Amino acid sequence: MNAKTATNERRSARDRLLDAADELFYSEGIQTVGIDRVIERAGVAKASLYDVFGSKEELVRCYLQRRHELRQIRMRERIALHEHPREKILSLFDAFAEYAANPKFSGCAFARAGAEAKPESSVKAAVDESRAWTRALFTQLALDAGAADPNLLGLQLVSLYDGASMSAYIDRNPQAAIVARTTAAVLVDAAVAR
Amino acid sequence: MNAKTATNERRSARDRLLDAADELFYSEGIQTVGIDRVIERAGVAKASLYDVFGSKEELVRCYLQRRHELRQIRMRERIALHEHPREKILSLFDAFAEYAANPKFSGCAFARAGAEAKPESSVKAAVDESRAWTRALFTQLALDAGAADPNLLGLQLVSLYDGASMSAYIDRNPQAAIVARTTAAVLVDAAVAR
DNA sequence: TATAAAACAGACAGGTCTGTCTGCTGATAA
DNA sequence: TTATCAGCAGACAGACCTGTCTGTTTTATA
Repeated sequence: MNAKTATNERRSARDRLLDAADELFYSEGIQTVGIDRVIERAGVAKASLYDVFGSKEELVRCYLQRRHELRQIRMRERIALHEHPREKILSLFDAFAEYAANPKFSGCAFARAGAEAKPESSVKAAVDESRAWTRALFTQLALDAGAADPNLLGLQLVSLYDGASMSAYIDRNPQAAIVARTTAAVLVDAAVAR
Repeated sequence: MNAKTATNERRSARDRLLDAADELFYSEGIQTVGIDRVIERAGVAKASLYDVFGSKEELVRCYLQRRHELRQIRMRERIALHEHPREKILSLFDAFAEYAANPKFSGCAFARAGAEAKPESSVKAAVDESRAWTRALFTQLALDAGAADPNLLGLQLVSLYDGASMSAYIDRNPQAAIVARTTAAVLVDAAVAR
């Protein structure tokens, strides 16, 4: 038997720190979770954290970057399942509804981080980058769908996404995501000249 | 001349504390602003703060409560200007667009506080109360407007409001509020059987 | 004017936070 | 075998936070 199986292999301090940061920062917020709790959950020495990341801010930035990359993959996979732009758009809301139904769902990591971050910080920059990517994706899909004003429809869809995310989290109302899907269909149909 | 004119009258410690809390908590967030900065801006002794409010949490709760009351007044005044439910609804989005154009606009105070607050705190309860009131208002207007499904339209309008608020703040995009107004019109018209 | 209430300044306690530092351990590779 | 290097434990510094306490001054009212 191999000494290191896939499941019990001891992963690098970096990976364990990112996993712990993801769980704690996402579920409880960045400001409220201290370094000590992250290293405790990761099972990593404090010195290792500062060797690898140099600061808490950089750890936060990397946590957001990894979330963003996973989100990009998730979204691209979803829209690849469909042929027509309208279906692609709605599939993103379906994916979101599934995601928001998870009991661990705690809203949009980027929206929450953006509300906590200082305007000039690298964390805020990471948030901006992710939001810009999402906005561009929706706008492109709106264009593909033949919307009369793709920029408008793109903004509308992003706002729907944001609003549903907030309601699902703060109001603990997972129905908000399903409502958003319904609303998206209305807006797409209204935006496409018929 | 009166020794105390309306402008230079020294207001109570309570009022000055609430003013300072409003400016600082709203613009910078609750967690990042310490008690010392609040009392410094208010020109009030720390002992006075704890005599009046007893804790930071209670100060935060009162700050949110006052915001909520002002918002209720603002919204009621707005919708009173119009006769038809459709116009009442859209006027709320007009008011929001004006509000979001203010350079000091920093998103929805309740959404931000809700993201920072712990689930069982009195602060979270204040947030929930305000959000429930807003949701009820939109749902009632949806009913008055003759929506086929007033609960659905109410949720849709609240989500629009939330989404626009988030985008206007995080993306520094005041246009989001105007987009929300346009979207609201589409949704109302789609929801009302014709 | 006398008295009570409100507000003042600011030191202090006790806790938490980020980040640094020292010295040790165990695995890998030359 | 020996050198290298990632990672370990945990004490420590220094800043900041909430909340308490003492004693003084101002203000309002009877």
